[in-house]
Amino acid sequence: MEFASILSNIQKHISILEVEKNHVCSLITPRKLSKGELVLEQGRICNTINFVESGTLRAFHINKDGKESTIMFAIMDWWITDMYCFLNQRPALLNIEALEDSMVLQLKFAQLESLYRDIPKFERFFRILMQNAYIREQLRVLNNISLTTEERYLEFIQKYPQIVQKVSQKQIASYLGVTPEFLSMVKRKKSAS
Amino acid sequence: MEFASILSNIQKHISILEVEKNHVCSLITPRKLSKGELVLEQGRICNTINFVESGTLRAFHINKDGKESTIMFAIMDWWITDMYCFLNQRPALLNIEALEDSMVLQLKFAQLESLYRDIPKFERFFRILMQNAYIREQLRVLNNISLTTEERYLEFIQKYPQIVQKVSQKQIASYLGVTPEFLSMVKRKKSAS
DNA sequence: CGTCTATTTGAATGTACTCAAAAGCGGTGG
DNA sequence: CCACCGCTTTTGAGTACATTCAAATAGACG
Repeated sequence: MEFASILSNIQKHISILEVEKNHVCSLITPRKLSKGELVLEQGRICNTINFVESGTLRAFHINKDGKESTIMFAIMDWWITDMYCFLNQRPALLNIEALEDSMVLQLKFAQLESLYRDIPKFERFFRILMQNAYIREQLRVLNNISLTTEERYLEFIQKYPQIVQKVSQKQIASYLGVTPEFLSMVKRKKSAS
Repeated sequence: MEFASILSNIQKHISILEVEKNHVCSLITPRKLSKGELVLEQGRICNTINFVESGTLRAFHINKDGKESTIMFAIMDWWITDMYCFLNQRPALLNIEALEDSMVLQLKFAQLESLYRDIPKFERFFRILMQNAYIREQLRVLNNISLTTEERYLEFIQKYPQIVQKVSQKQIASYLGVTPEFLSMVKRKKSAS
């Protein structure tokens, strides 16, 4: 079946009929991304929510001094967008780039709304998705304000081993909120101990 | 009407019939809290999600060294719980305390599930609630990893002026992830400049 | 009034950043 | 296949940010 990956993701939380599968698939636009390509660029309207069929993506913000902060990584079977700007159809705060050749399945805002209207149980699906995302971010906040850099680094590589393989040290540093130089030093001290 | 505050909160996002209002109200348990009282204690199963009718609450974690980290504050018209432990019915990571005499309206986990089953549009309501919570936490992560302590403090007092009035400096420091001594110094420097 | 906690202040220490330079690594073109 | 380029990673010195500990002051509350 076409778009089997996203249907299987959906069926982790709700059960859907054959006719509903077809309906969902009819709304999806697949998009191939080359390494380094941006799906979303800071300042542009965020039109789509993206399901990662294959590859690796990174969402990050660049501040006025040019400093990058990584908000999230997404690999196979994850959803990624600039949620605030997607839902409010505002200029994006985030860039989203492909870290390697990737394939995403896109839903436009209006299509998601029509999906809620036509198949109400998708409210449930996205409720669960948002719930998990909230819990994840809240735990990350707790880590940020209560753990040392070394502890946060260790937790990151233990929690997301598949991501660690795909991204640079520099990007992990910008996810943890430290400089690459400092992360390098933390790792040296750790291996010395 | 009884529980008018929570009905009005719900009607910010979905419209509900009179009969549905009655149904919701029948599921609610109001609970009066005295200043200092805990609604939830770390290690106990988190049974309820709490809507704040009046007063101020704080959710915080205490680590093995006894250090407190504040996850969130909640005032009138906010929802608060340890979401992960509530949804999974696990021992709580968080304490939730009343910072002043407060009144909360509680929903038990099984009651929320029955609500989803009986009135599916509550899936939509909580989808929107979770969505907003996710966006808020993600923005807080971005602030944590990209801004200075002074910038985060200024943003906090500007974003949540009603909360600032109710909570101590020490609690704000534990929300920002710095020591009270350091926050005090930041404020002094700021007023000097 | 006295007690308890929060807040402020300061000194000493540790954590993290900046800047600069060297070393490592991957990709590209000749 | 090798040489070169650009970027990442490492290393180090100097500086700034943040913590710890201790003590003084100020506020809140019974």
